[in-house]
Amino acid sequence: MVNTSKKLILPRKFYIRPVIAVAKDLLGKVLIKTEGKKIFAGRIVEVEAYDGNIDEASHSFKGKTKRNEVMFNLGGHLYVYFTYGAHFCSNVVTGKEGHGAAVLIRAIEPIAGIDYMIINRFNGVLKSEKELYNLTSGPGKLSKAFGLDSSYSGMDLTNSSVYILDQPKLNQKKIGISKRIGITRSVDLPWRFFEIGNPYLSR
DNA sequence: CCACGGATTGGCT
DNA sequence: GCCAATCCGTGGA
Repeated sequence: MVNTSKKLILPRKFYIRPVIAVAKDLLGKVLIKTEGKKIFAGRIVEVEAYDGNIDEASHSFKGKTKRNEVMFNLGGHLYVYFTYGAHFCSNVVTGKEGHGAAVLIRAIEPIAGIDYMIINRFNGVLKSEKELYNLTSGPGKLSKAFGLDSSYSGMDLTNSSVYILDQPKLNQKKIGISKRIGITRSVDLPWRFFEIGNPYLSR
């Protein structure tokens, strides 16, 4: 069972830092969502950083619009957006209010609520054990598994039913770094971070 | 008003 | 490995 003691919830100051530092430090932390009696939990194992001030791939690069306004909130808020006509992607806003930076959560290792995740993703039926590794191994997949959609965008991760638990810092040798996936601008920035060898990575 | 394209996924060749 | 699906915010006419 997951320890959900309040004192383990990451505090505001964790998020009010440069987006690259927050992205790396989120690896190994545990994302939690409660929904009535249901609890969803998983270790964050893959992330990407986006910073509208210098990064043309960021939604916030061209300034605030109705779609991306949550990305300009104070660090520690959840930014969920809809894309490709079908998928939601979940991000953690970082920095001071008005900055426009966030960390995209790209993959999670399920810890608790796996049966609920299977319901959300596959209507309750796992075709094979291998499908466990397909539950949360992508930004759209984990958002679906956790039941995160645009109604959650703007929530405060320090004071709501969605939050992140502190965990010991990952050994830096276990952190892999690469270019980001699926973008067409600022493609060479090495802003994707992941836990080397984890079987739940998106690729 | 309308055309464009996306921080993806899954099914088919 | 390739490509269609599918919505809606955004920007130009």
